[in-house]
Amino acid sequence: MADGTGDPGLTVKDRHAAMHAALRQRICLLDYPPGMQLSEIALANEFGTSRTPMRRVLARLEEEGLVQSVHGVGTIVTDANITELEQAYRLRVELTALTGVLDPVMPDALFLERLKDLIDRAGQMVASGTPKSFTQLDMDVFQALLELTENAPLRHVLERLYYQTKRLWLVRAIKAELDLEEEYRVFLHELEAIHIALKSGDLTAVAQIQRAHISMSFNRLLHHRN
Amino acid sequence: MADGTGDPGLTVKDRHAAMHAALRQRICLLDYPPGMQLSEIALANEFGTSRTPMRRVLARLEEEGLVQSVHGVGTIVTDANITELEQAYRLRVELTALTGVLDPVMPDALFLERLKDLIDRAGQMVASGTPKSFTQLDMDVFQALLELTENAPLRHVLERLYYQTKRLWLVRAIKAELDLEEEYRVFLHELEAIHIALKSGDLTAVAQIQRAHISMSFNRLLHHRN
DNA sequence: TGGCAAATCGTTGTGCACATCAGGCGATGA
DNA sequence: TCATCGCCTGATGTGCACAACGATTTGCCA
Repeated sequence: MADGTGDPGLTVKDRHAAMHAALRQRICLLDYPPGMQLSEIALANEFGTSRTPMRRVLARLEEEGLVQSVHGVGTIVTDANITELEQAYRLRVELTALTGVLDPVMPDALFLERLKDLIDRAGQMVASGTPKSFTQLDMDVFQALLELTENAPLRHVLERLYYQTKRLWLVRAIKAELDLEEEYRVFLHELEAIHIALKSGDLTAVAQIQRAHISMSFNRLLHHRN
Repeated sequence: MADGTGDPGLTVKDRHAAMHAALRQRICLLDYPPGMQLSEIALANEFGTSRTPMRRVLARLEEEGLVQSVHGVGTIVTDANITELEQAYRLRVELTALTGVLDPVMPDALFLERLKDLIDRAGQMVASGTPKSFTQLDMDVFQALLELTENAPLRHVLERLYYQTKRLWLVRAIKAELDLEEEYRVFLHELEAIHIALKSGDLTAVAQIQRAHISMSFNRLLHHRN
């Protein structure tokens, strides 16, 4: 109860999706750090339901590789180590490029407005940003740019890969193993480049810019492992 | 009971995976045709378990787009119409090409033996093959060729897309809307080409051959819609 | 005889009690 | 003192009874 998921005519699948999104958010923002044990009963109580629906949500998170349930032990948030996620990261790089090829959709003026707001937020981030607030902004940008393709399966897979790999950056950033100021500046520059490409209507260029930055971000993660 | 999933030290997840694979097989071989209503209780009884584990399996099948559960109505096998699956098919085409780029793995001699057996089966198929037996062979070939990449996320996504889109061909073939003999010959020719490319050690070529044939197969499906 | 409303039936969704399992803790004996 | 066995605790997995829901049927009334 008191979880914000009250029922204004919402169907059951919407409530499941809300719980899933909430838990995914907490895991990827490290509110639930790797290795933390989740309690089905506690989560069920928090969301005002019982174990049965909560177990369904946790099973989905397990399919997505964010938690792992072991009989008799518990449900543990998975570790985010770069060696196991390297394959997912490289696949994500290639799939991002495909957004400019498979069913790209030209955005409307409203979209450009939203992107402009996100760029403003990124500008403020350079001045005063925490790793967590930056990740939150990155998630919002990702969700927005995902609308540039209408290919539903592609969007589904990209979303899955994004949330699988995103924790890598945040873990490193919190441990101060990254040059945060440079990360912020590079991200701002990426958004500006995407904005320019969008105004020129070149969706392939938008996809390639994203691809390049995801690849470079991964390389920075690799090289900083001391 | 009497389902073949007896427990020789198998863990619980293995039994879930076995039930999932069995139902997926039945759906994709049209033993459970589109529109058919599945009974949770009947399936649970058949597999010697209760509704709770069966519902977990069905929920996963729903995530994969093979069934759809509606509260108060039932669990129905989804329709396999080409317009909704076109996006998935085109994504599958592109991802197949990636198997030659992301973590390709050179097969051993045993693999070539297995492939040779599959080619023999394909040869017999040309003489006396039913659409269903051909689909079964195609599944075996797919699973074998999937071993040519070690990228686990890529394999996972490809498997999902394969089983999402495979029913399209079988539906058309059963309705005799395809030139079956040509389909068999083309498939045999594809396997021979893959075999040649494998012997030369060119995994990129193997991926491109697959990509080309998947694309051509999709075009044949498109053009035959009268 | 036609139409509408209420009851009925079958299905999926939920809650709860119990089974099963893994790990830790302590008693016990060599 | 240490090793070992067994209990105990808390977790996930399972089975069952009931609630919620939608489609169909039935029966009543105009």
